[in-house]
Amino acid sequence: MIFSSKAEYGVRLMIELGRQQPEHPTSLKAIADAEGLPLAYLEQVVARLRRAGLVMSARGAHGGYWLSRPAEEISMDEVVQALEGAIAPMECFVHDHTERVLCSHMPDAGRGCATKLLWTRVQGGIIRSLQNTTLAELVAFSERSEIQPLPAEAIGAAAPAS
Amino acid sequence: MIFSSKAEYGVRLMIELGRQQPEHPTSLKAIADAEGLPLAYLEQVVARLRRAGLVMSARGAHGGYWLSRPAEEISMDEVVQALEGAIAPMECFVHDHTERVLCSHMPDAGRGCATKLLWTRVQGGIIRSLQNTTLAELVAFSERSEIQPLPAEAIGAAAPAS
DNA sequence: TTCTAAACCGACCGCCCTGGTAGGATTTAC
DNA sequence: GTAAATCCTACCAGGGCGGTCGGTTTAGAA
Repeated sequence: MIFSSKAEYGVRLMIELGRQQPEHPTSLKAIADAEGLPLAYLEQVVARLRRAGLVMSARGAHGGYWLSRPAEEISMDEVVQALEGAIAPMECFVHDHTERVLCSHMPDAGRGCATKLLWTRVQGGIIRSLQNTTLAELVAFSERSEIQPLPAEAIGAAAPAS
Repeated sequence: MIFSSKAEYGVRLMIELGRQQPEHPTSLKAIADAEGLPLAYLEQVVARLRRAGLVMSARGAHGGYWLSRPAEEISMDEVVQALEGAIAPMECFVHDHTERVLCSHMPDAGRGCATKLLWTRVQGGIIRSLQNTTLAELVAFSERSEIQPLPAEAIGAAAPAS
């Protein structure tokens, strides 16, 4: 349970928007119905995406949301970051934005913090796998897998563990 | 805040044990004092490491804990997994252990779940960065950085993002 | 043989965050 | 002017997390 459901819902929302032709706004209600998600909660989720400039919106009747850029140019790094805030494997990463790798738990000691070395690597692993995936890829995957149950080798690109 | 503090405390505990010569048991109290961590809570943390077979223990006076294997042979993958449970970027990963990539949120639909493709890649990124780090590395890092404030290039090995 | 230091065990508990709801205000097409 | 939609803020219940407490058992030492 590393990421919250905001990330799950938000990514699904982005995929759904990626499947529509742009400039034709899609209402939240349509997405909520299609994905079986609570509308009122989706409002909060999409607000983060809007504030991050990933989607645009039109108010009033027949209003809705659409991607502000083509899906090929949207890396999932941006999406997840907008939804979850900074990608941090450990609490001390959220503050302490110096590039010096010091453990925030003992800031006075001047000792390098060995755990932070580990978490920095993990953070790198997460961010890289997110950066290497575009929204367009996920959209294509969702459309492909509607026809056939599953390609199953399509997971690659980041070489699954073990 | 992806990992809980159990991971932080447990990793620090393992590093501390790695700095001692083996077969000489170290008491939890010594570690708690050295790291400034609550002893009673550390007990719960170390219990997980013991159940996972990563540390061994001796009861009674002058008892304590030690690594069950040399630090070079302990990958941080095992350590974090013992402390945190399965490494799962999303809730649906915890159950649903089939190798088929189906979205557990709509198990009947038979559609491949595009979000799961993303989370699988993220999971791979995390696990790989953990597997590529040994406890011995962290021990060496912690001993080196006791002398000098920081090497700062030593973070590499998993090529930090951007 | 009693004292003491340690590992072990299980129950408990407050706080905060997550996921979600409620109710409204505002905008716009028809 | 009415309906459909975005937008905004406050609120709330539940659960997990970090932590405490009290006690039992084991084993070395005086």
